Amino acid sequence: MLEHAYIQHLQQNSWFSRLDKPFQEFIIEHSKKQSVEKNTAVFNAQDKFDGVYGVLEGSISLGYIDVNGNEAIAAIAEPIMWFGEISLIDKQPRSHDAIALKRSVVLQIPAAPLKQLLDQHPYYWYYFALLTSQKLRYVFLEQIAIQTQSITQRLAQRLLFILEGYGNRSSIQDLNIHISQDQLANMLTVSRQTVNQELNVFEKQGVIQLGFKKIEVLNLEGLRMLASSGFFTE
Amino acid sequence: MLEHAYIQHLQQNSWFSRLDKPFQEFIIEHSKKQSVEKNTAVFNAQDKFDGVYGVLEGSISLGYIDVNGNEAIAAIAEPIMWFGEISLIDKQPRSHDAIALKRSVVLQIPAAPLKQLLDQHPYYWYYFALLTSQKLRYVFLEQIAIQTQSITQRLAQRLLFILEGYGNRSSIQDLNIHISQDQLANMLTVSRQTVNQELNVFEKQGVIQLGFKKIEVLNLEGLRMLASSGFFTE
DNA sequence: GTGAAGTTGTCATGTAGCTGACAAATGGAT
DNA sequence: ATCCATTTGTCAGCTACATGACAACTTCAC
Repeated sequence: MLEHAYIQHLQQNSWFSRLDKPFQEFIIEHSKKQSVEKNTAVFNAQDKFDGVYGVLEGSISLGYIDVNGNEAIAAIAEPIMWFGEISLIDKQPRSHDAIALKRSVVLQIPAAPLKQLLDQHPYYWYYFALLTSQKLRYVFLEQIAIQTQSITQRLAQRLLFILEGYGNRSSIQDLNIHISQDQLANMLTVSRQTVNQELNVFEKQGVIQLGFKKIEVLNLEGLRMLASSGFFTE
Repeated sequence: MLEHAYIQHLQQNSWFSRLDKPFQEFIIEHSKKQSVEKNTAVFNAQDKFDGVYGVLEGSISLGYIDVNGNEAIAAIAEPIMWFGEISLIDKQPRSHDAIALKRSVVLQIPAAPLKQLLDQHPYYWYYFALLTSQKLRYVFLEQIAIQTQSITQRLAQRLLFILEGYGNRSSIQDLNIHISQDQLANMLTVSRQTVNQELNVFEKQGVIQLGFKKIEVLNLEGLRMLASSGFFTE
């Protein structure tokens, strides 16, 4: 059973809050809290499905490390985002690694009771369709951005996505982004140096304030301007 | 009601073939065949949901044309692929344009009867979860490829994806790809000239045969080699 | 409090791939 | 059979971005 504080936190997640009461209660009752040390995996690519996860604290990198050690980060999951549902649906092994970037706490909805629940309430599949379609939308946006936007725009947009939890958060509560420039660069498919340069420009424009592994957004509207046009004017 | 030839064609689609009989019959009975002229839209971004579509003939570009006229192509749907299900699930407007690249025939599962069916058989939501998760897997692969693979590898991989219909076709039947180098370049986020150069290398290696708006794959294994390692050796 | 590991800021250098341009080939329209 | 629009092949020049390198700073473990 989950602590009250976490339950409150969950309610702010747009997916969770849309679930019907019994499903919400099921999750609160059956899911297991897990601590994950930094740099350890929640699961690895090719693992078989063991449950759907939600991030309660910390951040989990969803990506892939190939044979040459090249790291590709598709997204970074933070509170409160859900991941790992693809393997539930298509019954195939994990498509990517889920690795904690720092000490984190995740919520696991274990495979067995979840499957049982879905057998009893087939309508609940709708919610998983909803979860994947939400992700697909973001991915489409990103694909289009890569093809048509400047790095400046994509960086600004990505910062906004992170603040919104990729559509998982019903509102932006916290203007601090805890992420290294290196990770950010990975997500945008550009070099760390390039991201650093762009971020410094943003900072000079007063849109953000840089810290150690931290970006504080000072001017949300300014960031939105940069995302849509690539330019910032007072 | 659909012609027998098309129904046979549908059966080769891995999603359709997995549907239970009543759902298959529902689609055959209720869906409407539509002809789409070249360069006309099946739907546009921001349109409201009017149905889920399958491609019977031709090819439909799933992408987006922004205000500056920049075109971004996320994928090209060919027989027999399904698209347009995201708006069904999340009830939001279309996330992208669907535009015929040539004279095409699409199958529309109209919104109203489909919604009614889903109300009666909530379990069928599972199938739409399956459809989106299938797409998410491919998108993840592509995201990772962009970050870690050379253009040579990504091009080879993309050709393979097209042959497989992005997981929609249970087997590769046809080794001809009908697409312009320009469209291919768009999908890979590189310039037409670069794609042209790479394709010519592939041709010299005897892996493909280039034609006018056509690529014929001569050596499937060779293409797989290029996709995984970036090199081709006899 | 100290050391080690990781992160940030900023160079200088190299190059992959973009842009623009144009001729030749192709196919569809009439 | 001819014309026009589109696609392909190829080149030269440029530049945005990657790479590598290193010093300064921050954090954390011990």
